[in-house]
This record gives sequence, C-alpha cells and structure tokens, in this order.
Amino acid sequence: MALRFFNTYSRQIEEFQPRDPAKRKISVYTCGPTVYSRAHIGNFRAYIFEDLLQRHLELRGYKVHRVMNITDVDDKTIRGAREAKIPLSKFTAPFKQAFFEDIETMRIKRADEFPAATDPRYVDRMIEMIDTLISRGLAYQADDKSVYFRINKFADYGKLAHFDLTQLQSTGRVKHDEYDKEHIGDFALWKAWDEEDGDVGWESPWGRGRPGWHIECSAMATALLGDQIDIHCGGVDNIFPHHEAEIAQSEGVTGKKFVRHWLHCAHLLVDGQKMSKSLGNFYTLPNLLEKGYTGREIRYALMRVHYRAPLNFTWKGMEEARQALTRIDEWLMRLRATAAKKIDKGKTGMQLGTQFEEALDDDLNISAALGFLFESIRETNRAMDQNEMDAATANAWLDWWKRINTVLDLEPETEVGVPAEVAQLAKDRENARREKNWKRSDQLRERISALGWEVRDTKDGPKVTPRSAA
RNA sequence: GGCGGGGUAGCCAAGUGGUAAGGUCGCGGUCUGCAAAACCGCUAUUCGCGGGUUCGAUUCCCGCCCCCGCCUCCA
Repeated sequence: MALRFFNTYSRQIEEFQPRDPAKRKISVYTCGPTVYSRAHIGNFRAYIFEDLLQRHLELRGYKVHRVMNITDVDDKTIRGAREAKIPLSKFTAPFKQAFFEDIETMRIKRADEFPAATDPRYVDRMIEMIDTLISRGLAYQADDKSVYFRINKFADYGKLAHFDLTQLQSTGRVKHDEYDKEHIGDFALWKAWDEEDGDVGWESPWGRGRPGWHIECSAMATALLGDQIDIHCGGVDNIFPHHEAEIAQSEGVTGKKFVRHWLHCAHLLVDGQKMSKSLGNFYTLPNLLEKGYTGREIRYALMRVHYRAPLNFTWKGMEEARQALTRIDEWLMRLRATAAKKIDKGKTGMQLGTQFEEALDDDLNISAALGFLFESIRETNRAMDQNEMDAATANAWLDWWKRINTVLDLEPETEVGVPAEVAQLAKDRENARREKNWKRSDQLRERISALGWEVRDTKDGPKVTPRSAA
C-alpha cells in the first residue's frame, strides 16, 4: 500500500505524490517557534509529529529537505525586548538556544535549515514579494502606511480553511486597524513602524516598518525550497489565518500551487483544554524534567497518540509512557542476552513482519504501529521464556528494532555503570543468598534500592539495573 | 452562527459490513527463598444517543447530544 496522508486542503486521505517521485527528494516546511518565551510541550507535540513524519519518510527511502523557521520578530518579541530594555536580538537569543536544547532532549531531528525572520536575506525577499503583490493589485498600502493583502483579489482565499469570507467574524482577540483596511480580512504584509517598535525596523519602499508574520514563511519557504513544496505542516491553529495567508502570498507571487500536501496536528490538551500560554495551563520541558521524567519518556508520551486526535496531557499518561518504555527496555536487554548466548537450536524464522511500517504508511497510524511492536514483544518474550529463540533469530529481531527505532528513536539512554558501592552490596547479597540468609539478603536489597538500583535474581545470576525514578 | 477534529474497558488507544489490536492499571496463576521481570488467564455481549439500510452495523445512511479547536499574527 502506498504512503498516504490526510490533506487539510482536500479534507481527504490522499496518496502521497511528491513533485519528483523518481529522485525521491522531497521538501518539507514546518512552522517553527516564536522565540519570545520558552516553548511549552504543546508546541513540541507539533514538532514531534513532524519528526515522526520526517523519519518515516526517510525509512521509506525519501531524502527529506526540511526547513523550520524561527520567528524572531513580532509583537510579542518586540514587547519582550522593550520591557527588558535590551535589543531584540539579545532578547530572543536565549529562547532560540532553549528551543534547540529542548528538541535535542526530545530527540527531535534538526531541520536542515532554521531561517530566522530577521535575517536580511529574507527581509529583502519579503520586500521583493510584497512589491510584486502590489504590482499585481493583490496588495495595497493603506492610510496607516502599512501594506495589506487584498483578499478579495485572490479567488482561492479561504479554500484551505474552508471558510466563507462573508462569514468571517471578529473574535476580538486581536486589535484591528480596521478603518484603514478595505476588507476586515485583509492581513498585514508590512507593518508600518510605530513608537512601540523602538529601534526595530527595516527600510522599505513603503517606509520604515517590519514584516507581517505570514509573509516571513512565504519568503523563507520559497527562497529555500522553491515555488512548490511537497509537504507543509503545523498545528491546526495555523490553518487559519496563517497558512491561508501563506498560500495567498506565495501563489500570488509565483502563480504556482504552493503546497502539495498540507498536514496539521491536533492540540495537546490539559484538563480537556488546549495547552496555551494565554490560558496559563502549560508545562515546559524543564518542568517535566524536574519531575524526573526523561526526554524520551516525554517523546513517547507525545508521540503515542495519532497526530490528528487531541491528546490530553496527564501525569498518569506520563506514568503509562514510562512503563511502556520499561517494557521495551527489558525486551531489548533479553534479546541482547539471547543473541550473546549463541544458542543455535530453537525456533528460527519467526515472522518479523512489516506491519509497523505499513501502519505508518497509513497517515502515520502510530497506535497500530506500536500495537504491532508490543505484540511482537510478547511473542518473542514467550519464545525466550521457552528457550525457543536462537541467537540468529534474536539478532534478526534486534535488526528489526534498529530499523523501526530510526523512526521511534526510543532506545534507552546509554547505561550508566553500576557504582562500586552498589556492586559490592549486590555481591554481599549474593553471598548471603548462597548461605540462604534470606533476611540479610532482603536487607541488602533494600539498601541497594535506597541507592536507586534494583537487583533481580535471574537464571544467569543477579542483575543490577537502575530503578526507574518514580 | 460557519468550518474542522474527537466521543471504543478504570485510564490511554487501534480497528473492521460478520461479531472488538495494543499499552497502562487491577485480580488470579506459572516461575522465584521472597521478590522483580517474563509468560498464561480474567477484566467492553459492547463501540455517545435515537432511527434507517442489511441476513448481520461499532463500521454505511439520516437526525440528535457532548467535548475540543479555528473564525485575522496561538503548534
């Protein structure tokens, strides 16, 4: 079965058809963070979804060229810089750095490029695009000196969100300079400088000002990926107006279809509501790390639910993620031990199956994919329990895991060595057990546990492992 | 009001026109000195509600209900 995704534009599952199927090189543009504060895990749900998408495309042999923009100039960053009384770039720098730290902690692959909105190359490109839009009658400068996109001149405006322009209502969320615009839906391409902008601004044919949010993505996407992009992603809240505007701007300039496949992920909820800065119901990555959760646990927790379904964040969910990962870890340790034993009798040729990849082909059905993984784990554990797994088969499963783990990236952190103190206690305990001194043995196990380690008696002797932080 | 997404066990969550994957939690068992891990068994006569089509619907159709989101700078 072919690779297929739900396309927001058509609202249908469609077979993935890149521009250039023969070369298998595809372009992906993903909307990145606005660096005015630390991103919260709701933001990262989108980035993890995009990471899963990229890794699966790569597993299927595509060479992905991915761009993620960094919005480092907008109302919020300007306000933050002004309040902190520091230059804009100085204000945004630590948030950029925090963002890169966070994606690394969650094992999110870095995009090939992270263009910044304030990069002069892209500001020039934005000005150039706006100029073209004006010359085509698709944009105009209003009395307030800002330049707006004239949505009535772009026939397809509203097609992505499936909005009827006459039905647009103002939610009052954003203050409008409605009096200057021809249509309430016209959006800013270039915002004229005002006093609140301080020293933030660029010279343009329309006077000093700064780019609107939407034009930055159109400029960077077309500059780095060309006139047509294979896949463009973001959160559902970007569908309108942001991505709608991107289509209007990009197609208004190039005259070509901007994006072949639009993919949007649903929100992360907290207590049944969208996690957002404005509601104050958000957690950052450091918040979760402080609670003792690791990056991969958070990665798993955010990844395990299908990207188009809302995901409710709960601590119980974090615990479930931890337990599920422990199950995978134990399985890998057993497989490695079996592979090392060089047993050559037993069941060979167990069915490894391709259901994992096939599930992901189906609009990234991660739940079905993980279901198959866990079924495989039970099946292979059973074989190992019955000593029916030979080394070759164990290695085949390890190779299989290696393959699917290029997508999941859930391998445990490299094991830390057992501290000498713990090792000594384990040794003492083993001696006590030989003497059948169960009381002392249990006491020593308690002490080992208090130090954060767990000792288990297996057929091959005691195994000391780190106790998962509870 | 318009446009989407979702509603399946205590919790999370796949799925199919033919009778419900998987994870987690709980209970019982095997193993173990005891544990742990693993394995085995149990845990939804039922898939938001009401109709309809059908031999048969959770799955298709119609009508409702509930939750979440977007409706002009939120991933």
